[in-house]
Amino acid sequence: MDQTQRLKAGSAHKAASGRAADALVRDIEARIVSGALMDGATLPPERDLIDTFGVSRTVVREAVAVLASRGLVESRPRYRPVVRRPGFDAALAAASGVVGHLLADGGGVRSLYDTRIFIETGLVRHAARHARKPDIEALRRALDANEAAIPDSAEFYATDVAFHAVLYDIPQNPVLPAVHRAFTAWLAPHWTKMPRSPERNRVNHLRHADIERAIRERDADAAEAALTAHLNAAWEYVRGTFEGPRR
Amino acid sequence: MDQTQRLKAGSAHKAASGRAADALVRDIEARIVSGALMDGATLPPERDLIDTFGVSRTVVREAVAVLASRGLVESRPRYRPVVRRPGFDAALAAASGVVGHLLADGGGVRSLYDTRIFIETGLVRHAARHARKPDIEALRRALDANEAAIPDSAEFYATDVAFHAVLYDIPQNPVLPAVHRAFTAWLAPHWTKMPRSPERNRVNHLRHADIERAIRERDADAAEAALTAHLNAAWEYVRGTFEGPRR
DNA sequence: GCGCCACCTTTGGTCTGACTAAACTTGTCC
DNA sequence: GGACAAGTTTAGTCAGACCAAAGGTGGCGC
Repeated sequence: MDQTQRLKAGSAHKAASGRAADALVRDIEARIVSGALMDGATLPPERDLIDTFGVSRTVVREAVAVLASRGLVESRPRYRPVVRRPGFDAALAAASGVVGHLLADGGGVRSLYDTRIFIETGLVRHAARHARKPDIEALRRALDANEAAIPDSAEFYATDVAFHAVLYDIPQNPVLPAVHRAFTAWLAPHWTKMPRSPERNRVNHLRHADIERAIRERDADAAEAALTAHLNAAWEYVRGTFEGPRR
Repeated sequence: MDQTQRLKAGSAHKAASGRAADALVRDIEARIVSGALMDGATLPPERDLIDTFGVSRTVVREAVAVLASRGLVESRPRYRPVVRRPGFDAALAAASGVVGHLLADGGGVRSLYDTRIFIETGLVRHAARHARKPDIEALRRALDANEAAIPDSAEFYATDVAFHAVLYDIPQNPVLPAVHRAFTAWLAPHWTKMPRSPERNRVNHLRHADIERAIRERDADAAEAALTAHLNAAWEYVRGTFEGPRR
């Protein structure tokens, strides 16, 4: 029994948390996941939400702000918020604000980079044992694209990412590609600051080729060794992007 | 001393995104990570923030709501928000709202569970090769506690989680324990709905013992085999927690 | 003197109404 | 038919108000 009930059209709000905005968030959340608000559609105008849910504009705006910070809607400053159906990407995007701070010091970067090595180690082992023919072909294509891009460092970076992305796709688990995108997004600032050159690119391409060959030959240990050698070598370059100005 | 100087800070905010609340979020965020607002401290009252930052209450409330949804502050309905220094846990907590929806269907659970298997596979391999003596002792202690708890299913669950937690600790990467906590939090609803019995517990303990032995004997392949057998068997029980009412 | 309860103050949650500026829509003119 | 101008929405923000719950304070009874 609540004191001042929201007697309006609002359905099952108030009870849960005592905070109307939270209830609204849950309500809109539900409409998004249920498909009532479809991906890509714009949210109704704030004034409409006001009388749809029977709450004040304050509450509506608070709710929308929270939804935006959770990645369920995308809200550019003066435009209508756009609904984004949540995926594992949205989940990781929600985390990225905090991660940004953790990356402020080298320790955070190292932890994240180690995590990436850890995961990709598992990925190449998995690939060596379970990759099917189309996977290996995709890997081959990515490798060729990588080779072709050696002279162009910007292009090389893109094909580099794409090559690793193939590894994340092989297990056919939607969480993993999302993790990869999160990694690249988080580490990109360091990656782009890294010195690059066709020679470096050539070395990296050769490492990729080692990985591809080991996977093709179904040699999990060799694949793991090639991968760790590749990423550990790359770390030396990543480290330079924040240790220089710091030490 | 800066009632009138507020203009300067105001313009600094405005420049970034056009939205005052976003700027406020960044500002408070910075104060938290810099330590100006210490972990566990309460946020100043909203009215104080109003004239500290020279914005209206609307903006302040919106900012606090966003901070709360990001896990930087903890805000219970009628209490003062409490500052929480962000860690990798906070990052994953921020994601959990979205993850909740992804777990609504079995596919999401399966994806997450597969991810867990994938990671723990890597963990036991890592442990078999790199665990130091104290790690192995910790694993042993966790295993003993697990055995002692066989008669008590609730206690067994706790020791089960603790056993796996040791695996996540061994690489000494702060990201991994956070991931483990996230996994257990997300999968707990299913886990607790699972039928449990001393017989089941005994089987699980034996699997844990297999894992521990393989790690102690530095046999990565055996450790991986024991782990996958353990988790795949457990999956059959997890599946029952949502396939029953669904099919 | 000590603990408990009523009272007052503070503060979070919400609402109303208003204003501005940017986006969207419409209509007009060349 | 397309570019430009005026009108209409609407997000962003502010100010002021009210309520109810949390927290502190003093007096009362024991």
